[in-house]
Amino acid sequence: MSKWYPKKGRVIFHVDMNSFYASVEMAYNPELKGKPLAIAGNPEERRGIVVTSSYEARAKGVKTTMPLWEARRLCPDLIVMRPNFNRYRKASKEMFKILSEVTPYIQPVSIDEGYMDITECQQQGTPPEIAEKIQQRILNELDLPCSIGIAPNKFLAKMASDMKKPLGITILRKRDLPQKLWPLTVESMYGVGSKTATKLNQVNIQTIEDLVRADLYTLKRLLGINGERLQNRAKGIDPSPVDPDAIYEFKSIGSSETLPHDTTNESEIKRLLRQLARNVARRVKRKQAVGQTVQLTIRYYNRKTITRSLKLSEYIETEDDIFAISVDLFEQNWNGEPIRLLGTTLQDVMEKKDVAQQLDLFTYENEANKEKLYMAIDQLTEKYGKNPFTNISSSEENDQPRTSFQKDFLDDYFR
DNA sequence: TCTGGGGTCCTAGGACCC
DNA sequence: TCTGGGGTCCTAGGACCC
Repeated sequence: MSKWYPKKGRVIFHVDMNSFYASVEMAYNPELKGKPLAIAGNPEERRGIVVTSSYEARAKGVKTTMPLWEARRLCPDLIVMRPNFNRYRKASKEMFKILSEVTPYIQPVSIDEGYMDITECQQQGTPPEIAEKIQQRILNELDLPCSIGIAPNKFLAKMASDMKKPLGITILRKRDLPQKLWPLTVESMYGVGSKTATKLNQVNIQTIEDLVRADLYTLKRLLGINGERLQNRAKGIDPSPVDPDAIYEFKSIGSSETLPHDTTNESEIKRLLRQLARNVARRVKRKQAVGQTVQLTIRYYNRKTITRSLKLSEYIETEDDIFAISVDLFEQNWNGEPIRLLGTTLQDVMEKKDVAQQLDLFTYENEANKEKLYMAIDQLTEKYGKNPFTNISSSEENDQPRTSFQKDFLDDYFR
């Protein structure tokens, strides 16, 4: 009986900037081009790690998240720079502006990558032509290389953009999967990390093709609901839409910092907690937001990490409130051992305007429920010839109203 | 001589309620 | 007389991503 709709294929792009931070630095200072360059958190600190590196550095074995001392050992002439986030944010903005001239259906997923749904853009050319134009504009106008994946959904587009770097354009159609996708290892799949890969390998699933052919119940036992989702993706199924609003629906705002040296010094700890609360409050304010839960993270000298959180009855936003609660959480949960890192996160975050709306909705729902209850009482009264509530409430002193709403109602009713 | 900082989503247990 | 089944909320931890 239901109407049959023809299945409409989508065309999704995944645009992925190549070694973004390093490329921005090279665009800014062309003398760096062709040299092994690494962007690292804190080059002077022993705890600095490589955030991004140029292809010249990667050729020597330098990898993201590698400790800096190790990268320098592999590549003695490595040029190391601290990140210039403002520079990267500006470049990112300009990159997304170019994308937005093709379609408004863009979902940024991080500073250097995003999805586009160009299904409705056919009058601008074929998908490869559109991709080529985007890639050339980003290269000519911003001096930055990117790779673009073209596919019928987000997962395949993401996998496609990974297949050719730098400056690649890769089309991944359903019929290409056995040749192009299935021979890859499960670990190279987006959504499969080292833990999941180990689990899969233990039941003899090595390639994406093995995952496609695996027994669904085995996968569900092994990985829960994620097992089914991963198998669907491996088969090329991913219905998730390109969601331009996703970036506005942030849920938490946090700040964390690894100390220069492990410490048990309480004044040093309090000073850091104050700084973290200040960072969080500043970003909360910039987003015109409030939050309801404060989470404290403590990482000890041995990397053992605990989180402790407290959900409040009211929304908070100020540095002082965030600080006070994080200090409470700290004092109640610190075991006295040396601390490596502290983090403070505000969760259940929403924009102030939405808090007001939520309250409106709440009162509205109460009113709607009240209407329903009135109707139910009318029906019961008709059926039994009397109002059943009157009996219950007047004959049994200890009878507690069952919900807060009924309490409201009864209060009203007996006023 | 080890492994930063920003996030999201999922799971699982306990408290509590009906 | 010793005990069901469902639901929600809160909390903690883990996996993953860039």
